[in-house]
Amino acid sequence: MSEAQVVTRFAPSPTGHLHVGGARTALFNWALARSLGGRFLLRIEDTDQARSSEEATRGILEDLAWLGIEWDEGPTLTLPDGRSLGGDPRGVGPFFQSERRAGYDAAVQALLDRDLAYPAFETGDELDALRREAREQKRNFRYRRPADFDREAALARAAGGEEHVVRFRMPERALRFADQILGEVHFEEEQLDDFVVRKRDGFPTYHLAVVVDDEAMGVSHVLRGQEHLNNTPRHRALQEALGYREPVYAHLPVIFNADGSKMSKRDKDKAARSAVKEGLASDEARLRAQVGDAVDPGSLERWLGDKKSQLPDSQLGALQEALALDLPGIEVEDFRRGGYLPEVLVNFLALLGWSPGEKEDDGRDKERFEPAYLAERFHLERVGRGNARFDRKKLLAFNQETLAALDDAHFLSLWDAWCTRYAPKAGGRLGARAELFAAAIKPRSGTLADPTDPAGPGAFVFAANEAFPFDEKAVAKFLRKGEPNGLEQLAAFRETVAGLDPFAPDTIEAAASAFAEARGIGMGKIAQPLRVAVTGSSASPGLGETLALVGREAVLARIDRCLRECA
RNA sequence: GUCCCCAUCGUCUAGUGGUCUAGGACUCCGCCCUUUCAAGGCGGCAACACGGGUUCGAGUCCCGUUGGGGACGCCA
Repeated sequence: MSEAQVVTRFAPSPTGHLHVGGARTALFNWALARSLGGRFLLRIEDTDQARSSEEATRGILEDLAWLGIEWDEGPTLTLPDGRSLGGDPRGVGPFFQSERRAGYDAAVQALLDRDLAYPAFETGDELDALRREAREQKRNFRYRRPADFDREAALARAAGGEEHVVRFRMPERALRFADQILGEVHFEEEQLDDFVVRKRDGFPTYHLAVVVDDEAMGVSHVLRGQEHLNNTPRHRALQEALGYREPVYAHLPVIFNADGSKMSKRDKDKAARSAVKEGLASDEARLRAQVGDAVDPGSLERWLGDKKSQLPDSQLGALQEALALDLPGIEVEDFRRGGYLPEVLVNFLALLGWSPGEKEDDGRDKERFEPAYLAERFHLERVGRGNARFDRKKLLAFNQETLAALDDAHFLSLWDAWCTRYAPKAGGRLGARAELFAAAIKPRSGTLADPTDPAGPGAFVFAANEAFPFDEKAVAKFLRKGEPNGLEQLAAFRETVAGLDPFAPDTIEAAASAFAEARGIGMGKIAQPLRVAVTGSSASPGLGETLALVGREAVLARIDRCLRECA
């Protein structure tokens, strides 16, 4: 491998689904590597034994692959199309930190040998007490090796098997580094302390592992969230102590919710919790039944009682499903389930902190682009410094626009795939009407979930003839008002419907138009009553499409029902 | 509290000392089209946080204030 090779990495900890913030970090790392002709690698930071899980790892890999953020090196994943991602062509793996213990131990030993690190024996409780005390005295708690520290004795205690952590001796001087996005960043010596590099359980801390791995894997550019900015001096000091190369650093602004709060999975718990409480208050028995075994009663109580607690992903998901909750999208999977297209999410995420700085031919800013464009044009110089809010409305607008531009067949196949995964009961009921459905519903859909949404533009197609509700206002306005009123027009048009052949959009339109002309009425006088009778509301796709989608028999049944119930 | 970072329409942003009476997108509002809705077309509302400098000239440079965010773990 050449020294000049550009290598970027995304290094998530497998503690849950991929968050959109993490997805953006991964995306920018990927784009940076692609634009510079480098390699993008994926590493799993699973040094936290208590919180990491294999399930979460798999979920993250799948989320990334779905977005099209493909890694050149890292854990392997076989795609639906048979291709395989990851692998270890340069021989720098393994890519799970839990499997790289030897390297960390060697680094820690090297530091220990040169008195650049030392064993420390305080327990977590003792440190907590010290921190509390410092806080009460309104001063900062900094761990520094005492002046009278007895190195030999400490080493001997550690060698004797006494439980301890290893702390790195932070240089007693100010540190600075050049950030590619923020510029020069400096930290005063008083801010820095002797941080832990090896935990009591023998695992390295994040700081040690990330530095050792980045060096071993030849990572040239570290692009990560701004929450890591304060960690950088630690990493720089460690690199100097270990004689490592210095990577290029760049820290990305944070992503927020529309209301300015930090985007967090807690938002979902919060929304779910208030929905459950509401349900409990209005009809407890019904809610309990709905929740069923999605969440066991004990956990549910605890979760309801503690505003800060979170339900495990699987339980929250089950709850969402059981109650048909509309939770705020936080994770990539939420948007996939919500019917967003991966390239649209990528486009939108890219705009959160990056902009092409280019105009379209009509003078508008370039902001709609494909992932390939990003891979080619991405530059660190064009990454912004301010935090960005996640505007779901704009994302939805992008998605709708993209869906509308799809040809009907393509839309249909994407919608089919979405149904297979998220709404198996809804798909496959259309048969020969599928193409007509796509043509009518596509331009009215913001997401792939809209066609099957009970309140969506396609709901009338799936409605049961005898069960859907009639909109009161529409009934009053279009069926009961006027002389003759809509009901009378409907009754008269019923004959036309019964005799129409073929029963297709254009013949229906023509028949309705002829009917209106023959009676000397406006098209609206027959179209609107028909809409209300057939869909329950006054808004639907074109009249011909609407009736054809419902089908002759159902249209007749619905007209009859309407005549009966709305008179 | 301490340290670090940030600051253009409600939101995402363009803007790198004069071409800025600040441009685009989303949202919102109006009009047109029209058998409804959606789409589309046209138009509108709306911002350089504040105060000092530097300069012939500041959205653009410097300082301060205010506001926002992040970090302060044997989490990552």
